[in-house]
Amino acid sequence: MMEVSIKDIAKAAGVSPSTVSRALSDHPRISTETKGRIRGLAEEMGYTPSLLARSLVTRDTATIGVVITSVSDPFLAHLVTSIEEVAQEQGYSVLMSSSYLDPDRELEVVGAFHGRRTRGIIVIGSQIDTGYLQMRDRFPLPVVLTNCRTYPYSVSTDNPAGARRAVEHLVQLGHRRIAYIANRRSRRSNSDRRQSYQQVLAANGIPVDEDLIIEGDGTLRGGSVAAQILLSRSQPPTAVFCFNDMTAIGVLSGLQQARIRVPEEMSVVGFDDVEFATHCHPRLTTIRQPTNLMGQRLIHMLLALIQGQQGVGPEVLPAELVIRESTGPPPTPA
Amino acid sequence: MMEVSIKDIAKAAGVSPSTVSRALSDHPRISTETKGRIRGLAEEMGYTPSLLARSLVTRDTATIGVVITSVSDPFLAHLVTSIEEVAQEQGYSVLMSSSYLDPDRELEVVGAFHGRRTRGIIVIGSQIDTGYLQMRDRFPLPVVLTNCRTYPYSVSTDNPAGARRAVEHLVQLGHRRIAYIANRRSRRSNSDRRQSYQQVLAANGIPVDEDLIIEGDGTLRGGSVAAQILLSRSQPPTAVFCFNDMTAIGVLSGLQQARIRVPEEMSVVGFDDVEFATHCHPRLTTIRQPTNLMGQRLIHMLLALIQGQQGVGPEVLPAELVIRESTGPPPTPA
DNA sequence: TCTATCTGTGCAAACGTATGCGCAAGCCCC
DNA sequence: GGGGCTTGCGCATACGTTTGCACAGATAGA
Repeated sequence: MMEVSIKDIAKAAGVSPSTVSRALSDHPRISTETKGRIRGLAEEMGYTPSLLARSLVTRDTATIGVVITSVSDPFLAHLVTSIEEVAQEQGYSVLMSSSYLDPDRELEVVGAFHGRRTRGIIVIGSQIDTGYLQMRDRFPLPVVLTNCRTYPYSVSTDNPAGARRAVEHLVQLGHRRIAYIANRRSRRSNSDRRQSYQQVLAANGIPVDEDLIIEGDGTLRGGSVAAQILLSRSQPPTAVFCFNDMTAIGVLSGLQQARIRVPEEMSVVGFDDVEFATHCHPRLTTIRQPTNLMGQRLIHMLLALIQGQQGVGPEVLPAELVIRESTGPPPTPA
Repeated sequence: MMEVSIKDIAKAAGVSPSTVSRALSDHPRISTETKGRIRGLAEEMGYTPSLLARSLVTRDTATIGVVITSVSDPFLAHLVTSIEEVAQEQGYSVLMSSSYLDPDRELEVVGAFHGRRTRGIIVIGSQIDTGYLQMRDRFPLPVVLTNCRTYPYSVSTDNPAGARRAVEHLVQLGHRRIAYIANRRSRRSNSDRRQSYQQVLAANGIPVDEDLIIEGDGTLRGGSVAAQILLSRSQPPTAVFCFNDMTAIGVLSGLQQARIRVPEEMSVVGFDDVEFATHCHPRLTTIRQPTNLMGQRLIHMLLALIQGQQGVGPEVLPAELVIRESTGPPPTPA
């Protein structure tokens, strides 16, 4: 079970360790004959170079870290997938770890990445946010965030515009009692979306009813209970705008159990456009985030920072309304 | 942007590097005064120990690797969550990477983990399977698999029993034309489930109709198109057993689009019991895998192997039928 | 007072790799 | 045949830690 090192190969080949090192990295000053012999030996002996040792001396791990809140939201899962793809293309490995929306755990993970000397870090759904600015000396490596406009290295979806479109869509359909199910665990995105929600209502002369704003948690279950709460209101809404698709699908299931028909009796719109949105019933009207693009921009921004490029700044990606079957005109009062 | 090392602290404190190292690791032979001073300095200078260097000398990275096929299946996402939890408890970090069901990519990832000198590896949904036995010299570290009975270190759900229960449930409801939507990408689990499917049919005197076995891919979309194919058969089934919940939910959506009512016209049963199964419409009858338990057994098995414990062998976990709303008696022929 | 133990620290080697430099042998060209 | 260039390789050092051992001073026991 002992790992075979470059020295073992050197001994077996009757050459010095440096020759082995150079042979394996295709150094021009090693004869093709020696290279062949050493490579054969390496293969045969089952040699796998220690990235630990290598990184130590080259001072480059060729690795980036990705902190994800929880892998159980398909939107986030999709996001890391697209990050991984580009990173690999560019010769970087990706370390991935979950923060479970816990700021302490987030710091732990970032610290662990730093300890492993990743070249940079992407934090998805950070609970620390601009806090990273204060910790520049503690974490002397580039950190890129999602959806944090006040942080210099961030790529966001245009949450205000997206949310605006969602609520305007409902207003145009004729709804006037529109609920919002928030996500208390997501700070930035949530407040952006919520603010747009209130602005659109105001712009259309609709008073904001605090009874129609529910603090959810971005999960299926959370959406389901939020739906029940809304239905128990003395004056239930006719439409609900949800923080994300998970919440919206939860709402759909809550309404289903209460035998409320969608969209005839209640309209529902989500946010993200995850794959489930087209496979639930009814198919979900939602705001599409350009997930792939977002992943690409994130990793490219990080790589630019790693390479010390100047002029790197925040980016905002467009959000698009996708109308499916979960929205329609409000019921005509009987 | 230069990382501060133990030597920098030593210089600042006027002591030797070894003293700093010992002070930080709370060595008993360092005076409390010195310890305090050095720790203060370390904090102040923003010191983060290099795990690279540390692991190199201690010959222990305290890290395990998890290879996941794709993070976009909620069942798998849940699984890694429970693995991470135990691993952290036991003082191990987790490196996570995706294989995307590509055997070459899987080998790459495992190789990368080995290069990073993880102490062991868990492969979820391996495409290599028993191939790891042949590669013992190439990867001289413990590898634990899911759902591979022919591999000595594996924890599986009782797929045969689970699938049997699913199909028996349908038979008992009166179905005789029962389809199976397979997963060509999952080898072991799939063949187990498929075999049980055929056995139960045979045991009940129902001929196996190859027209009713569809090669799916374990995704929502795959399930949806499989449903369409089944509906286009000259004699469509009255019930369908799906490889997993994702497929089943895809089927639900495919049927929905074709205006086939579930369970009145068609029964559907899944496998896994992911959270979505209780939030789709109708709520999904499925076979529950003890996901948390599975994660725990996986990581415990790996840790046992790492510690060189003897007598570690394969484990099989129970699978349970959960009856919800997507199954019912077949339609009475009009 | 002399030895024996304890306390606090430093020296040096090691982990596995990469690489600048030096050196010897061979080659080419004039 | 001599100077320079090329080829092929080894020596030594470095990366940032940990740790066995040595050592000096203090303390204790007789």
